[in-house]
Amino acid sequence: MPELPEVETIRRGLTDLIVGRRILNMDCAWRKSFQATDAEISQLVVGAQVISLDRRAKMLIIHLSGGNSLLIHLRMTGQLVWRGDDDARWAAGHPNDSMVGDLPDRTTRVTFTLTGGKLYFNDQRKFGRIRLTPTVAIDADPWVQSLGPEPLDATGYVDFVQRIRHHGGMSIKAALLDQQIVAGLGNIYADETLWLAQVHPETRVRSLTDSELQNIWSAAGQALNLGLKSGGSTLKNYVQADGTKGNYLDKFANAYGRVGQPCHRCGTEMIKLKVAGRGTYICPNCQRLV
DNA sequence: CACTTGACCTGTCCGC
DNA sequence: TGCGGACAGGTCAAGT
Repeated sequence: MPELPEVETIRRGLTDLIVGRRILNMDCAWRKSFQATDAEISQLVVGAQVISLDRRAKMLIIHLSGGNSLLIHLRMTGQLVWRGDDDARWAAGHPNDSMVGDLPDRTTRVTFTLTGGKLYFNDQRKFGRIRLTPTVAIDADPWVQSLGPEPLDATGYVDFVQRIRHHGGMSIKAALLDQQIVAGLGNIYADETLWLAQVHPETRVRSLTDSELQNIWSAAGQALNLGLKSGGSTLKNYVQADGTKGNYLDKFANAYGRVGQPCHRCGTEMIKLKVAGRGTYICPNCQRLV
């Protein structure tokens, strides 16, 4: 679920909520979710203060005092939700459809107790991971070091072309999902990008001209910006840092999930394919295989 | 080497 | 209603 815009939305929300707070305790209900030893947790995490929050591609980075940082990857179903001690919205007897349910719940894998409240790492499918790494070594971390450029970085295009040209045999959809070629797109935004650029997802990279790649690159930026503007997407699992649900697909999806519905550009009925092993939505009129 | 598939997990939805 | 199978936003290891 969480692609770049969702992670960025969470980062912004969490920044206001937890910067300056101190970690008083950390509890791991599913040990695999947190890749660090008990000693590292008790010595480097507990007692540290939250300095700032950062993001790289789909990764959220929490910088701690003491020179360490938490790298958090939400994968498919991860959530980070802050519940302040004085936040009445979760009070019993006040269910609210626009928010997640009571916390913690059965999907809570890690609980951080901070001054003034708790930060819950929920993850239904247990794919998400949290790592601890020295702040100075983040760029060398295996999660970070081989990432490609981000579409929202205007200077990244040249790097993108260089990288993607090494994979002429790949379908453009597979290439957009490859984080080493371009970082931050997932299945939803890859489909939105190709719809905007009017490119068929099975098009081989080698058959795309430089100007078509340029077009795809800027379409990726547009798609991500649309997502950012609306606070991220929502299927089943996405919630913002304060527990509010996102709304991207309701309002802004042009491709993802729209099988059988009319194309927003030409009115043709949208179809669903399987490309690179993933459910893929296209307009068969606007996006033709050449 | 380049690229695709299966595994990791749990939940939901669909057809029988 | 119950049951099996397919599928779900990401990534890595293993396989072709």
